[in-house]
Amino acid sequence: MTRKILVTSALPYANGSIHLGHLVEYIQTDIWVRFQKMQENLIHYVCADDTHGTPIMLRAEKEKVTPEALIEKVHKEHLSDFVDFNIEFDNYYSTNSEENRELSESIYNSLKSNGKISIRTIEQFYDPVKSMFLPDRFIKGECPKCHAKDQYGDSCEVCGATYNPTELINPFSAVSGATPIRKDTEHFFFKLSECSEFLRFWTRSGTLQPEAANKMSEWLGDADENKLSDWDISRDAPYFGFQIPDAPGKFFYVWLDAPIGYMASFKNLAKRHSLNFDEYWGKGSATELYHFIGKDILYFHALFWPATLEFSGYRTPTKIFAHGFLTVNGEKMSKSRGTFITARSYLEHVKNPEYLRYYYAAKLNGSMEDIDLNLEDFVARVNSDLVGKYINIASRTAGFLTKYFEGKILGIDLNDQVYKATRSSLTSSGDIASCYESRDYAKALREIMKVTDYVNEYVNDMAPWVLAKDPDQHHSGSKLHAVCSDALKAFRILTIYLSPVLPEISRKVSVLFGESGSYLWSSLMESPNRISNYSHLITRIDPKLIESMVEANKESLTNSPNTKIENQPSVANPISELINIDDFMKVDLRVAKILSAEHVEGAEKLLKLVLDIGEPNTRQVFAGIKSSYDPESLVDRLTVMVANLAPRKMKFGLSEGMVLAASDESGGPYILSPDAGALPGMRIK
RNA sequence: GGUGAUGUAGCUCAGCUGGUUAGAGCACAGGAUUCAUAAUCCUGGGGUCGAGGGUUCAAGUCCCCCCAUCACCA
Repeated sequence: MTRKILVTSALPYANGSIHLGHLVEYIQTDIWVRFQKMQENLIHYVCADDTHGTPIMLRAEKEKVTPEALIEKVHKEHLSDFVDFNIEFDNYYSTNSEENRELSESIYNSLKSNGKISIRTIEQFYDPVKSMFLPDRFIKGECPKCHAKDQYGDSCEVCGATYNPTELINPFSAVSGATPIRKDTEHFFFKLSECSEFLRFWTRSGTLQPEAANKMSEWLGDADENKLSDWDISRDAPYFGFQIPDAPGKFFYVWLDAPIGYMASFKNLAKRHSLNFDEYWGKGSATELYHFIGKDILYFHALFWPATLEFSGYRTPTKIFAHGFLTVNGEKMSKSRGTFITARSYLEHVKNPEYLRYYYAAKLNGSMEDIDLNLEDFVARVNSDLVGKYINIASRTAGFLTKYFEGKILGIDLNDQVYKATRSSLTSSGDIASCYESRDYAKALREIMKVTDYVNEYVNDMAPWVLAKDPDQHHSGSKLHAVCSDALKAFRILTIYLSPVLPEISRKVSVLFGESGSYLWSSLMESPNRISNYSHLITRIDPKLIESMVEANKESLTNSPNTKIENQPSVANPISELINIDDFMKVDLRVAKILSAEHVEGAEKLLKLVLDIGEPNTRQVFAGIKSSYDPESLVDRLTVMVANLAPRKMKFGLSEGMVLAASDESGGPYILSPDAGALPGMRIK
């Protein structure tokens, strides 16, 4: 039976370029969608730019353009990145659309008439210079827990504490630098707390991966706990977004209208292709609805979103497919290391998007685990699997067919061992189709490569190049003819298996066999009868391309003053106020020798150091540097400590001072080292 | 601080409900081959399955604890 399926990928925010991390999701989704199309299911794949919110508004202002102009420009960029990576959306729309406005309003009105909206006065930070309320991320100040300076309003990057912006010490606006004032304002809330029972059921009804469901129950708590609080869905003007009906000066929070953007994008598609919107979104719909997302936005998709749909009279998603994050060379993507690579930069350097599609597919298994793009492994794997094994089958046999047999391929021989081997994967338990269906692409590709190895062995054993030396083999129907036909039929079958991952190569292969068009799964049952002149389909990746790509992404950080503006809201990071020399001399800095360093049981970030600062007694200091240093590597090193810091009692013991270390968002902490000649106890002044 | 996930050969990963001497691909070494834009085939070396305890006739696989990495805490 033909399934009717609607699939989405998360909406990228219109405030930055698509990078390799984003692409994990779009490639994962696209492979699944193409697989379903090959199964001849009716499937629609929609997405859109997520365009609303304060960051967009402020960036547009900075660039002296309207938000509409900004998001239009970004939409074009995003779409061309996707097209160039062979991501085949049926509709790539925008959340700033009429459809989305109408749907957002009507959903809000339904929630309201179902008694799920409340209005409360809350106190918020307000920037008196810019005359606007400030989101948490736009307020900075000193961490109330560890007193680190210049921390965001929601959490501290130094000690990891989370708090409310109202708790910050000496807060300032990241927009104007002004000291924010606290001001009352009315906000609209979605009464999520009343949805616990529904969500407890929904999240356990097979809609989520087991790991995700566990996480949700953590957030939901036990039935008697009622851990969910209401969701603040409004923002005050000025705000780029949709105004809330009958509430002048109040706008929908971007996260309310963003998922509705899925519906709006489909509605727009439905209009153009005469699809029935209600068949896909109406309550009790028999169609399937899947959202591919990153695990970071599970909260919105597994709690807010189904609750919003349920209580506004729509169907809820069939399943949410969450994936992990991308690391590059085992680490978080980093601009300074050049591993924060945009989609466009990859295309400019490596060019062929299918290498990346293949590599990601080889790593994706349908779980929420993070996946690693190891650049050396990427080159080795693609070159070996795709060029050395898969493409090699065609390039080593096609020549004989065109040279001696006018490209004619012999028909199916059911006794043919290769043919059986390649087809057996259709029905075996580790069946390739079911691997794709369950999003275990890694397993699918392992199976496919196993067959690929087998075919290469077969060619090797049959040695067509030896047969070709015998002129008796040059007539139609000879063993040479059969062997090469077998190998190429196998190559075609492998191509069909790989089609969801490598659509472009697949298309070229179909043209090669004179079948022009896209392969379907049912094409496996057909047999090609000729091949045209083979020209090499793909070449190996030159590792130099990867090097230059990484170099180029490093440069863009140091050379381009625009990088900062492009990738994050401009954030004031002022040097602290002036002090005089007396103020400075209050701090007694000493050279210290680390006598011992050890892990502290139960502490996540701390190391216990014993320091010699030239006094009869040693000092015990707990330092938050565990993330960067092995204790053994610190012993006998010289560093710098604040010797007159008041001792502080910690859970793990008394800390008698602090060692100095540097850090920011990009790395650290890095402890300081005095130059050669300094001795323990010397004062730093 | 809490919670969750992960930790298997140099690299990237498989190992189902515990059961023969722990697997694959790549990389490496030796050999074969020369059809293939140096690709392919055969053989081989290489792992105390993060550490330590425990349950069991039997543990990579279950339990405890520790370490490391990553993420989440709206």
